[in-house]
Amino acid sequence: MDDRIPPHPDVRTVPLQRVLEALVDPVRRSIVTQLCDATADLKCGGFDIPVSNSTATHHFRILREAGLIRQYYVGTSRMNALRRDEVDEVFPGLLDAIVSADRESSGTLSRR
Amino acid sequence: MDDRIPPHPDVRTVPLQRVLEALVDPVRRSIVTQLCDATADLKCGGFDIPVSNSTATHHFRILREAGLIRQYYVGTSRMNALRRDEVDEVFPGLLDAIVSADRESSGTLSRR
DNA sequence: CCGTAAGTACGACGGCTGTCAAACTTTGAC
DNA sequence: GTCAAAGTTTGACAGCCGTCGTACTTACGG
Repeated sequence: MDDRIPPHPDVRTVPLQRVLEALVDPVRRSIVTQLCDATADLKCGGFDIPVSNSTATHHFRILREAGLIRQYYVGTSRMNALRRDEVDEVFPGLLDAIVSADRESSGTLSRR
Repeated sequence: MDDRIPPHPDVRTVPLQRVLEALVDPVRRSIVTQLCDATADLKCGGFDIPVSNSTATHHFRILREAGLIRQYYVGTSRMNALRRDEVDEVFPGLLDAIVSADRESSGTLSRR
């Protein structure tokens, strides 16, 4: 009964500030990059990130509220999809520039 | 005698992380945008930013250490130049994407 | 030589943010 | 019906970061 699919913002209403705050964290940037490189949507547990489960949940929420990812349930798994087209339309070139630069520089995720 | 011109990093050695941390702050992003729109280099006092003098100094330092600006003295004024070409070479499309998005969204600098 | 203009350096302080562990919820499988 | 799998929620806590005022430095101008 309970559609516990959290609300997704319209990307056009998301301030640049929020998008950058989302992408400045190495873990979140890694999530976006992995989504970008994946051929299909990924469940939360399917990412290679060096943080606890609850911290991961936090990061996914930030990304969702920044309009960068779309989340939906499949059984007990929460799937994550990159909202590439929508983001590209509102912030042209941004995702590409950051993800491209991220691929080169982050062999391993530098833990602060 | 004292060349109190602080050291500038080679942009190729600057991690993406540092660049994004520099650009995530609204004040610093505004500085970069103003430099981008200006026809000549600007002295520190020549920017329209809503912070105190000492805070401004701090922001300029962050930008310099991120390889985004070059600073040099002219008399008692410290001039600031955007290192556009160098940054573009290492992080293609990044400056353009962020500055473009910033121009649209930040009529006034939203103070947190 | 003295004053003023332009910034810098130095603490100090408050708030935000990333992190975790522990308890809870919900779904699917047997 | 019961159990395990997958995440979420809720505090709590530490560290960083932006901010400011004050004191200091340096250089130009009269």
